[in-house]
Amino acid sequence: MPTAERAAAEKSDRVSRRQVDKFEERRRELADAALHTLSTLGYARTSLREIAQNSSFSHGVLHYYFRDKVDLIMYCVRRYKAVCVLRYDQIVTVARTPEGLAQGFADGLVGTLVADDTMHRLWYDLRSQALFEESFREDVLEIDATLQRMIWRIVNRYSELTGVEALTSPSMTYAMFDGLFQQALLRRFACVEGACEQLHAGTLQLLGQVVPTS
Amino acid sequence: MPTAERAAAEKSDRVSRRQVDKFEERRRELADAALHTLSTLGYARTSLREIAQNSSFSHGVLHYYFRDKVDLIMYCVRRYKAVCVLRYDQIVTVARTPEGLAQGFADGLVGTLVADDTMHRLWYDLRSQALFEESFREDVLEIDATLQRMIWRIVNRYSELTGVEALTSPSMTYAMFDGLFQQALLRRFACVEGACEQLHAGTLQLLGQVVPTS
DNA sequence: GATTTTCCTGGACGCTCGTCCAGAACACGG
DNA sequence: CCGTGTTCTGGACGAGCGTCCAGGAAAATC
Repeated sequence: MPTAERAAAEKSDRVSRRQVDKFEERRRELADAALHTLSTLGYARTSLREIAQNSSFSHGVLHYYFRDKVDLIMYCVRRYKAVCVLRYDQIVTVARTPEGLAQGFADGLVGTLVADDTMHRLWYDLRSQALFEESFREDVLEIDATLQRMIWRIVNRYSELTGVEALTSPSMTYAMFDGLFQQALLRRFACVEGACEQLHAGTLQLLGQVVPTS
Repeated sequence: MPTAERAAAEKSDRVSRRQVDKFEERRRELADAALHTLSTLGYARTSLREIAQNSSFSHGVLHYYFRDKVDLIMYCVRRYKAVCVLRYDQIVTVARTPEGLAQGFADGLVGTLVADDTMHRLWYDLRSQALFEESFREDVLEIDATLQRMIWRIVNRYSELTGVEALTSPSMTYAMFDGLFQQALLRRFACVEGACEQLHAGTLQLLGQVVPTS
């Protein structure tokens, strides 16, 4: 009894629960290997054999844990989201001054631009795929909404700390920051000088524009 | 003597010039068919056979006019740019008032969002590919620079008409508008209601934010 | 320790891909 | 209308793809 059906088959029994846990753990392990391959090759050039080769398993096992390629990729996308969410949350909580929050935010964006560059390009790749593949859309929209909420939490906190109301809606604010970040990522991979500095300065400027402190 | 080498082989002779013209014309014809297929299927799912099937030729002819697949795609990307450039130029020239320009700009963006949606998603797909494929980067960056110049021309004209200086740099301005547009495109394909209205309002708001008339 | 269940391997299948090429179809100056 | 160079066809090739599956290895159960 392979794939996801079996995960739902039995529930409360303790034995099968242990199995389900192991099953899920393997799925995560394989998905992480897949994410690694996807982030280095891109969606268009990633094959199941390549994914398996970058893991400690053979290519056959993928169909034991995932129904098909789409099932695997979807699981990867959802897992990518889980990684995303954890990233910015501490920025907003530690800052006690608006300047500290703004700097922390800008530093955080530049930090993840450098540290997670391949993951970010995978995200933009998958988001583009969602424009073509209907099956990706729901998850992509959900991740986008999550990112939007994260951005808004920061802007909102900045608004609180300064006592000035934000001028733009959450969705518009996210769109602008996302555009900024995407350009920075493109410049980073194109080895254009000053990509990080531009992102840092742009973030501060945009924040000051959305929440006009002057 | 096929492919591009032959185009450079002979020059001033009138007969061979006519041949070169015909050669280039065919390349454009095939590239347009390829662009059509690419914009409906996306980069990852487009094959040379599929491209040929959506044209009036057989799949073999593609290697008569293009060295290989990369050569074809590159030619398509460059051709896509030529289509892009022609689009916005009339907006800036006809407007005589800042309000007219802003409205024309917002209308223009919404118009192309609706009319050229598949082309735009192809653009974002190819730009994402450039994050992985080094060979795409140069052309993608050039197209991005062209788009940036177009946005800036409009903002600059708006600045002239209002007598107010723009607050942000050309690259940052472009990044923000691009982010806005991309979100609108995503929502459009996801059939989210109000995508056009949001883009329209967002454009006006962002323009008024970059060039603060109040 | 035997038996049953779970987990994993690696080869096979049918398909599509990019590429190549022999030769048919065509254009056209002589 | 022939001959020559250009343009185009469609089949062949090898490689790689996603998928499937028989069967071996490992683990769990009794």
